[in-house]
Amino acid sequence: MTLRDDGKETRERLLNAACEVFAAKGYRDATIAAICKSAGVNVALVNYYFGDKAGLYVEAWRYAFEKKCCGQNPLEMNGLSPEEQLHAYVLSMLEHFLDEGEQGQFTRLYLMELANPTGLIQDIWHGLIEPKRRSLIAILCNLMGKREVDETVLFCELSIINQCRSLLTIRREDLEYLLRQPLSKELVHRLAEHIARFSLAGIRAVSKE
Amino acid sequence: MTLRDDGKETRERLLNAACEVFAAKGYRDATIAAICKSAGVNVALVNYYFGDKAGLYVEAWRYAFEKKCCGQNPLEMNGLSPEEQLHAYVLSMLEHFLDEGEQGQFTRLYLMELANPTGLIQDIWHGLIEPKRRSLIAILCNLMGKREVDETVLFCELSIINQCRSLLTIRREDLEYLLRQPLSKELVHRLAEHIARFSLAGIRAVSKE
Amino acid sequence: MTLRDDGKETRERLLNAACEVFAAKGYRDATIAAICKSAGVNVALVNYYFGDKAGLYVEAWRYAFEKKCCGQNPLEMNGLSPEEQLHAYVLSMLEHFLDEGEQGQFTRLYLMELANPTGLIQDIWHGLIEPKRRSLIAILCNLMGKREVDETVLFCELSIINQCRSLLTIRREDLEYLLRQPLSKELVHRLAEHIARFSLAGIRAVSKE
Amino acid sequence: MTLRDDGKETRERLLNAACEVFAAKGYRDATIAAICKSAGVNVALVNYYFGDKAGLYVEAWRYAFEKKCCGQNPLEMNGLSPEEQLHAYVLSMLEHFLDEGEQGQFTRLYLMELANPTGLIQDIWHGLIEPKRRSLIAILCNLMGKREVDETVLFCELSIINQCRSLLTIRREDLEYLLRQPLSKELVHRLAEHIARFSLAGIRAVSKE
DNA sequence: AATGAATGAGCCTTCATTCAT
DNA sequence: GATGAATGAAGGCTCATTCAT
Repeated sequence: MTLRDDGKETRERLLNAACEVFAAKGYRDATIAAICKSAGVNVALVNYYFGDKAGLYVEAWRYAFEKKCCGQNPLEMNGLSPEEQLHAYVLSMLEHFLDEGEQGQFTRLYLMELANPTGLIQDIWHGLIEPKRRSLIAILCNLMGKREVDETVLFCELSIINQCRSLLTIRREDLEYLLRQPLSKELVHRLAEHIARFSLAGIRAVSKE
Repeated sequence: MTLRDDGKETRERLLNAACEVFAAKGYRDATIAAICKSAGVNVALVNYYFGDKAGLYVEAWRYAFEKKCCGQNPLEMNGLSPEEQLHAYVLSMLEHFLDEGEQGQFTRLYLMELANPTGLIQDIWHGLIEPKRRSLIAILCNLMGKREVDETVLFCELSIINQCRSLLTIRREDLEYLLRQPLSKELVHRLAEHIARFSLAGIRAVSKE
Repeated sequence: MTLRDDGKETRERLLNAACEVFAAKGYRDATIAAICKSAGVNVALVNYYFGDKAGLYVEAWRYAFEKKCCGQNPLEMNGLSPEEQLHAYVLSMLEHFLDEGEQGQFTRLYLMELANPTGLIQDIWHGLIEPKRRSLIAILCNLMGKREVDETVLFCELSIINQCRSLLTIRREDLEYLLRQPLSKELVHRLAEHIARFSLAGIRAVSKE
Repeated sequence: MTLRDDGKETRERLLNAACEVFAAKGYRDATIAAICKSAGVNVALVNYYFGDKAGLYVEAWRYAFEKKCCGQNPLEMNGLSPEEQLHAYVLSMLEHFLDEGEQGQFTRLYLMELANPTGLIQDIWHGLIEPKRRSLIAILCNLMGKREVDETVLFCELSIINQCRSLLTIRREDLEYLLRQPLSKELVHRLAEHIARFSLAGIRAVSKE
């Protein structure tokens, strides 16, 4: 039972287990014991490698972020029309939804933090959110013909990310109940298309005036 | 020293305290001790009246639902145009946002469950959601000229309630950060108006086809 | 094994056990588990009755102070000459030394705090120390013919209490080694007399000038 | 990357760090991890070189004793009168008080053991105390005109070292509170002078009889 | 009906120690 | 000789739950 590798692997096993458990239960409900059991290591190793639970959480986040999120292609949008860009943006947000594997782990971690902010990952959070925000706002300004970001632009941004965010936050079964059909890749694509069209019209409506 | 009424009053004090504490902290973070202290009763009474914490939660929900939610006037919409109805609907959803009094207590309870579903109150939940849903769907069918509820209608429903729901779920400070201004009654009204106009255009766009 | 008395007794058992263990091991080395085992109660009762370890410590102090220290006759000095008062003062300080029973428990608690100040009992501490101090300083002023407390008086105070304090702090075996004889009631009395005479001469020497 | 000298140097680094940390925190509060970190070596080396924490403590003591204490000039007293010798003795004991440098390290180690005897260093302790004792007792016999060491001499010895010892053990802030002024080199000198005069008178008083 | 007392299980953290290389 | 990795055994605290009255 006693493994003595070079530690890199153990550390990573711990990080992986942490991502898994934190993503499944949230920060508070995840226990160090569960994480370590899942990783097959002694609880004291959390202190050894990360100091404490909070440290492990932060590192797990960074790990998940870098390994399971950043790698994603950063939304190739060159040459697309603003309308197409909006559509691509929405689609990319929703796509993680069905992902149950490695890829989706970060998403679940992210959503857990969204629902119950721990305040532990402010830095990573901003580093992650802001760029995405900026790109959406740019698209919006483009569509609305604005040079300055005013309240209307921010309202539209809210309308769009909220349509997406809620889909991510809602429990799968509840969503299926609301839509009266099982979740599928196709459904997600149709939803993305809907949101894009719906929002495009909305944007145009509120920007003329 | 010991109060001996028929227990109805004690039970109710407990329920009230439970609503309060659950609404403020959520299921997990609320402790039986805190609730009972707030109610001024003994911890053992939870077991006596409700079996356990989960039982208390369910009953508190039911209690809050019946006492602090149902009573609300069911949105007088007679004589309004469908467009006006949509606007009224959105506004009524957002208005709870700033409500800090008795009225808002149920809302906060509701939002807590939204953020961290316990899975304990499925029945009540549906009983609560369905009527509101139906009225929104009716408005949408009206606006879209549909007799049957198809996917498009449901998508629009989602778009609308999600725009509202996220506003309710998001942390106040995060919202203020996103909108670059402090939250105020006026801002909420402007937001409601925005969502109504934005959505109206969206609805029309996706329904023609 | 489950006792259900009215709680007063349990609480007191806990306090007694706490005095004992804290006195024997000091705050840090005393464990809640040991205290509770000695009291024959569950560890969670510490939280129930006193909040936490620190709370238990404070209460144990207060308890020991009131029950095992205050009761002592407050040094009847009426009618004694200043010289006799000094002697009585010293004797009363040293007398606790050999006391291994209830009486001495507080002394040991006191000395533990002296050696490793926890900072938890500032209030009790001052309430306890200050009166004793004042009475000694009064005697000194009397002996030295001073109306104001100046540095010389304070130095003399130090000289006296330090002669006593060290005797209390030193390990019994070390003291016996230094004095080349076993500790006995008689020895303590001779010591007290020595300190009184020694100090009296000292006081006079430094006050003339 | 790994230094491979004959181990002497590493061992010594460890000892030095141990002195430092033990002196600063006391036996119980000093952690092996802290010591090894300060020494820049691996925790396992404690076991390798010293068996365990207690072993390290003992060796650190011996090391500090030999290296940082014995070396001190053994109090040049030739040509001084007994009274001057007493004064010099007291002064030399108190002077370590403000010493914060290398020299003071052993003193602090010593005081820590004084406050919380571990019982681990009996031998060294005696070897350290005895010579100093003997010199003080010689001075006392001289002053008191005794050829034999009797109880009175030992009592006087106690009176003197206890006046000093307590000053060393007391917390700086407590001392400053008692004396109503901040600690300074001058104050320490005045204190030494006081103790010398005070004690001299005391000695004379108790030896005539 | 109601209470205060008491319990047990779980969680996070710390630390001296030991293993394998 | 030296290291990094790993362990086990506490310790303090919290909390839902239950007991006896």
